Amino acid sequence: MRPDTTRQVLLNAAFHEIHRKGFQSASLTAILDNAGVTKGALYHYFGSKRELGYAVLEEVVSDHLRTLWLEPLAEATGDPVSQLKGCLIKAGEQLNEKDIRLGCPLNNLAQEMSPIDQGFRERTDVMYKLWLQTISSALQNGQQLGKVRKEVDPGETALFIVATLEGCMSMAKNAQDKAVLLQCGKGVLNYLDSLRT
Amino acid sequence: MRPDTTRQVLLNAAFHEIHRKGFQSASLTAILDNAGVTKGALYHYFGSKRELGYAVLEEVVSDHLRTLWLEPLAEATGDPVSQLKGCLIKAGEQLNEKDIRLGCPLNNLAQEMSPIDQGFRERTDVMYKLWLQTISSALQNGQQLGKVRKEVDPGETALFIVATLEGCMSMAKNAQDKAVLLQCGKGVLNYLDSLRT
DNA sequence: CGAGATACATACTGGTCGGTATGTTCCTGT
DNA sequence: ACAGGAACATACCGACCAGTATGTATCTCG
Repeated sequence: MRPDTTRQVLLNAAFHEIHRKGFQSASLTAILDNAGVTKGALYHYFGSKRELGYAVLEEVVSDHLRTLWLEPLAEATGDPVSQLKGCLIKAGEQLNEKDIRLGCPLNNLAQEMSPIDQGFRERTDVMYKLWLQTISSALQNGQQLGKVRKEVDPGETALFIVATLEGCMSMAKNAQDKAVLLQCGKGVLNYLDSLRT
Repeated sequence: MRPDTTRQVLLNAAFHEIHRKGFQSASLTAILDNAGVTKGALYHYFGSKRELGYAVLEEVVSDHLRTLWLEPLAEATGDPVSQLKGCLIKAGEQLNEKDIRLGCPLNNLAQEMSPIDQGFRERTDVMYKLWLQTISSALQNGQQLGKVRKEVDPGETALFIVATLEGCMSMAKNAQDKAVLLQCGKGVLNYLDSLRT
């Protein structure tokens, strides 16, 4: 097997195991079994379980964030509300029942680890700040182009939007019901429309 | 020590340990040390770690929910928006920095355990449904009394409110910053006002 | 062609975990 | 007074865990 392939296989297996069980309860043995490699390989590429977790955040999870939210919002169409609604709908469509039961990988890790591990907290914090910053900039841009109401505080609104998104995912995860996600998502869509001029 | 006292001490110690570490990573030994009793006492009152966790949810966490949200909303003042804002402000005031770092106990347990343990899921689900139902009824009552806009769908709105609340707590927990909670809470307060006639 | 480095595999270790078996004290009902 | 159960305490168990030490095959470079 090619070296970087093994590393990637390990990262993917780790991502799924962590997504299912959480970081602390994720079993290295289970990750190894799923990846089809042995402990020697793992500790060849990662110094510890924690470093593996950091790498999952920095490489796998941040990729998801980028493709789902950051890149679509970076296109300067000038209508951030439509862009945000598009992201939301697309994200909702591609989530199956299992994904909903497992919840948002970023939120899961942030909730579990931020109070007990500074390294995780710094990394999730960077990602959230990027997310917020991207939405905030898009809203600001929309204001300059007259698409978004001037009274809207971009930073505050971005925070509220991300909070509601994570909240919707949480409620749907606990209810284990996609209908809850859709109903809650409707609330977000209405709120987004209220930002329009 | 009185029998029911020991049980209560165990429940409190378990609640705090679970709040800090999550259920799966909560150490029975740590709980025992904090409670000042031994393993014999614990297994005299609870059949397993899991049953202890269930009891924490049903007795400790549900008490918090009741006193903070359910009972204040049950008073039929006829103005649910003011009631909700009052609950939110009161809840925000009594949270110190440590509470914010640890997050909402109900949400923590729901997020961690609902995908991997049906018993936890059922119990958190009951509590969320109670919460949603109480808010929904209050909104409906407010509509009949002309305090809340008729177009508001009580159930959908209750879901959106709870989602945003949990989302705000999540964002503040990850940021480890009460300012984030307050800023996010402002967004919720604005939204609540938008429900008024 | 050899030497070191890379890329793993296997076997093992100390520690922690939830859970149990057994012992002891005290209290209560008869 | 004494029998039985409630309310613990102590000691121990097997399972699993992250991490390590060591071995080995392949590949690269001089």
